[in-house]
Amino acid sequence: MPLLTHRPRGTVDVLPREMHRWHYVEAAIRDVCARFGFDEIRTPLIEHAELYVRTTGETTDLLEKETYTFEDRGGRSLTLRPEGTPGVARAFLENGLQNEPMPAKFYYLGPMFRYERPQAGRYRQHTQFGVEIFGAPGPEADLEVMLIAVTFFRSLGLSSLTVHLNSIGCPSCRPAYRQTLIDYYRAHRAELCPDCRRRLERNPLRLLDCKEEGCQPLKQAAPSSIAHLCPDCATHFSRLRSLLERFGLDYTLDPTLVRGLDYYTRTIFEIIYQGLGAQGTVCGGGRYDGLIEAVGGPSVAGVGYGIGLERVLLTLEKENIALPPARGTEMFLAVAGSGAGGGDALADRVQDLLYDLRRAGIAADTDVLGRSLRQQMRYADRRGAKLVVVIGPDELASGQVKVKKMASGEEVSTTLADLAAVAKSLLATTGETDR
RNA sequence: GUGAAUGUAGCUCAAGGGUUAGAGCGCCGGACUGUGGCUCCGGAGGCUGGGGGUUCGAGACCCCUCAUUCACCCCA
Repeated sequence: MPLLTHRPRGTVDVLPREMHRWHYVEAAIRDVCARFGFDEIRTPLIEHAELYVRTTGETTDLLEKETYTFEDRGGRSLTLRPEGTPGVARAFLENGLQNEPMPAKFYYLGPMFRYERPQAGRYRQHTQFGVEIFGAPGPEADLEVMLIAVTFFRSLGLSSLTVHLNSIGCPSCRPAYRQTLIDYYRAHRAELCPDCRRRLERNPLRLLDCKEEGCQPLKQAAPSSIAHLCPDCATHFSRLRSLLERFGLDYTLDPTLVRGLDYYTRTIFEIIYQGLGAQGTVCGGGRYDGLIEAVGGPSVAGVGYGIGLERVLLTLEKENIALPPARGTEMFLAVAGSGAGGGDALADRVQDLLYDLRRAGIAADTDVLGRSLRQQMRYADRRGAKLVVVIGPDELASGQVKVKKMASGEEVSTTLADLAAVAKSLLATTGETDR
């Protein structure tokens, strides 16, 4: 449909009236990251397609069918970033950040692009908040990453989230486990769903999160990766678990939890909200100790997560969590008698006053359409103005004005000279929830 | 990529195959140019998602297409 007036599939317009929700969540992110010692990093929305092939993995669904990849005018194959981690890893190496004090702790915030069928909580352009720690191989880093996510959710008032945890081992123990899994499933090949039969050779770990009814009994009895960890991985995992318990961080051990990206090692986790329907994963992450090497760098450990902000906003809605309202108009200057005796002198004076208020730090506005006082009051009300002051020939002459508190209708007398100061003190005492 | 449901005004929805497609809310204006919320009155706003077909006649029925929503797959 060649409609000029339609946005591309799977994208959203964030309208002015809902923007304060985004700003609030973004402020919460910056605050929690500062407290945990993470610095923001901004990487391009486009990267060389090869970067994702080398990191995310060529045989993952994400790369096989979900990326926006195109050739630019110079013949380069570029990909619109489908996730944040590879770009951060690339920037880390390219800028020599491994020479700065370790560990390196970053966060990022911005749009990701995946060509998928949109549905509840799933978009072709969505916004992710992610963190990465490079150069910290111990389980304390895993803890820190999980803790910052949970702290972020709690700061928004979200508590009904469940943390799912698993460990999928490392290059020294995973191949053997993988083979054990293949052997197990091969013996039951006939009972598997067609999807699983296809995935068996290619990516056997994926069979563990099959949702097909018939595969459930097999899945329950399947050998778990946790039982096949090498000593190092097992120690890492048990230490992490005791740390989590020490912090009272509830989690569910989920041996069927696997991730769709190739670079994960050892710890993987998801944070899930039940009320979102099928797309309930609000945060997904884990450890990726081989990632930096995959990009061509030295061996540097990594751990992090991505949080889908659209899903977080959706969760806040479902949980009926009220966010502070937008700042809005704080003081509206209504012009009286402009048609009659006012003239340019009045208009000029109103403009002066308006700019004075704005310079004083007050969100002030006035009427520029020459409307009746009644219309101006109505407009101020609709715009949510907290205070209104009427300025006309009388006020100019006497220097006396009345500031009206819109929520209560109460009026406070003052002088034109003190207007900004009085407005400020009134705003300070006017509760946010008055309206 | 697969399956299902739904597309009518900015939003939520009416209109049993039959005049000029309506209502509520919202928007703009008037009653009301020195005070908002209430009330009354008026106005703007529609290629009924798009294309084809059936019919004397289609918003409605059929086909295609596009979009939205939900689910699968996968993920945040």
